[in-house]
Amino acid sequence: MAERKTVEFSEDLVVLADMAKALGHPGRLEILRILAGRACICGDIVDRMPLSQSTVSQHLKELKNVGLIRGEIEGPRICYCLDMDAVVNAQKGFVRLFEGIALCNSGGEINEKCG
Amino acid sequence: MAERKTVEFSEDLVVLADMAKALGHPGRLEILRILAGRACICGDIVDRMPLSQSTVSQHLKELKNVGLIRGEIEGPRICYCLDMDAVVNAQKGFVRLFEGIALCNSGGEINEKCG
DNA sequence: ATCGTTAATCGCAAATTTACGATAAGGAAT
DNA sequence: ATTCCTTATCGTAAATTTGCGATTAACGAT
Repeated sequence: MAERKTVEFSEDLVVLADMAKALGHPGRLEILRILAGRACICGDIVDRMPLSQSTVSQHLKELKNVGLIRGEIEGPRICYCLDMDAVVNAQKGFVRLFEGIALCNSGGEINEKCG
Repeated sequence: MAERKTVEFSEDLVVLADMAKALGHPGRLEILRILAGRACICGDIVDRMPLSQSTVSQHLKELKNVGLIRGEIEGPRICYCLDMDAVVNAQKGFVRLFEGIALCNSGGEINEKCG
């Protein structure tokens, strides 16, 4: 057990949930914030984070896995940067999510029943 | 180890990360989608989900913990509904996150360096 | 060829998450 | 009082996540 039953849910939900999960750690949000300022050498990111090199490397990997960042080899080091296409796409996903919620609730019906 | 080092990060990031984590499961997104349609008896939610009653109950608890939903006792059953204030607040958090990222990148500086 | 630097990966430990069935707790109805 | 229905909680199991130190791999420089 404990295996995620992702199969049972629509692909849209699974994709958005994966993205949300990637954002679900303050360290990873901090990395995105750092990279929003400018593209960065891995070591610079580590220096600014209260986590060890190996742990930061893992977080970078997860952000890479959902496509939010890319790493490019630059001599002996790696330059990380945001993938703005992916960021905008993720943004759209969340906008749609919240818009969908807000739309269905515009009638104020819920507050009557449960508020 | 493995304890989350939330203390080391700014409160804003921790709060947003907690919210993202709550959204980081397709089942919980599905619950929000269901409740966006209308307030719902717990049993009705369970009926629409490919998960057991106890598992759904746990997911409801997590959504309650971050404040996105509320449950109100209604005789022998519980009526769940979105807390629209919390939803809007969460939405604002994500909007700020993505706006912050987009703003810093408006110069196109990143694409030159890493893209 | 060797050395130093950089970052990914390995190995491990602990905590958390996911999931389920079983049980408990609460109210409604008989 | 007993029974039924509903939902939360408990107990358990497995997977995943988080974190670190140590090692490895890859590159530049000497």
